[in-house]
Amino acid sequence: MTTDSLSRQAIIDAALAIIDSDGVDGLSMRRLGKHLGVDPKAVYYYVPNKAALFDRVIDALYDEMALDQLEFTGSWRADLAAFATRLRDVLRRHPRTLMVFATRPGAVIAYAGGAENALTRLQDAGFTPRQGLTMISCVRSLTVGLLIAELVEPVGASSDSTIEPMADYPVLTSAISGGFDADEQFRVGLSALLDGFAAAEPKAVHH
Amino acid sequence: MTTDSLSRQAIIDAALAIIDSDGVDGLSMRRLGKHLGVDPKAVYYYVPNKAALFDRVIDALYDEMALDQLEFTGSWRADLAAFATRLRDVLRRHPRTLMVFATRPGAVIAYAGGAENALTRLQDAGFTPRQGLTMISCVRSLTVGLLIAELVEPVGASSDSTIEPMADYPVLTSAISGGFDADEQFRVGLSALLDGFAAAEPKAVHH
DNA sequence: ACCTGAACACCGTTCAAGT
DNA sequence: ACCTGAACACCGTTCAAGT
Repeated sequence: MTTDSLSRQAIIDAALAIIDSDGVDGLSMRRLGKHLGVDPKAVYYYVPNKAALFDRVIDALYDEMALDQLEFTGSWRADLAAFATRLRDVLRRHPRTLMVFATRPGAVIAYAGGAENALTRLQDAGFTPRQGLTMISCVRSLTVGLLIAELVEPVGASSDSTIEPMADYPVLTSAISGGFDADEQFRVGLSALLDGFAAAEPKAVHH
Repeated sequence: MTTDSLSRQAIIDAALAIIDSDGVDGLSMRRLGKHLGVDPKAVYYYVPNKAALFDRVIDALYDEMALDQLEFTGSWRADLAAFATRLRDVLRRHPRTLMVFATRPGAVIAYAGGAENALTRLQDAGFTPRQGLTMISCVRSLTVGLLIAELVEPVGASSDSTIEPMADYPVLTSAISGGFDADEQFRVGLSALLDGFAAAEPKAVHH
């Protein structure tokens, strides 16, 4: 509950911990202060406002992903899959940060190191930087989009979710029966997307 | 500002209008009441709480999409593209609802009518209901994911977005120069995804 | 049936002041 | 340099009461 002395890092760690356990809405400056054993306003000495605090939490997630340390194989296809998987694994460890993460605008900037590597890799394979960016952007969007569908709690937790009569929808019912397998959807969807990009693959510039 | 008499529909319309103009965070029960020329708590007579209000707003968006009225062509590929485009067009008309929309869990249920049609269509093409659901889910996730990257404002509007030194990232810089074309990314990404699914297309059961 | 008053338990943030 | 007190302008929601 209490820490010896306040520090920027301790604040960010506490914020992430609170989001992990109580969700984004569970993080208030006041609860954060209590968690740190300090007056809520003490935080403002280290961080200008709540938005900036969110930014720092997301930075911590990117650090955990270590996208700039992805090892490249001989295949850009495998490399993009590794990128998506790394992204997905970290976000699955912090499911409740997902909406903050997804809506961070600096997203592209924040993993600039990783993106640069990946783009270079795709350029070597003959794609233009613009094509490469589209590919990365789509891989990221598919991954994040599927994660949101899988594990986010709604922006104002839903209420009257009376599951409607599914009797009118036999095919849908049959599709859902047997469970909604998020891992399978990710695997299949990512494969399809990469297959599609591969079909448009130009001659390699060198290799 | 003021309406003759309060009604459930007037409340939902006002809520959507406020979100459209001021964002999700701009919608408070108190501001909603002011907008309707009524005590904020009057709303509680028509809607149990704010979460339910969000649910009704999203229902309104699904109505606007009219997914169950999509006309089917001879090609499941074209049909899925039409689905994605319809989804995207409506969300681009209401960009600030996006996060609420994306995180609505009943998503699958809410467009059950459209989903049933699409799944039947894919089943005719030889895909199992489970495969069909994966395809729809991926198309939706890619579409929503790209939209989020394109036009959402962050969950606590970002602050210190000092664009970092991009000098270290020449390929990334070159990829971004010439503009970040969201329409192109959507077109290319969706094509790739559908191409990938098509590559796995089984023999048609009939046709 | 439809709306309001009073009240409760919360928010983020500023700014001057304390140590 | 680091933290707090007082204060401001907000929240969602309940519940009894008014018409």
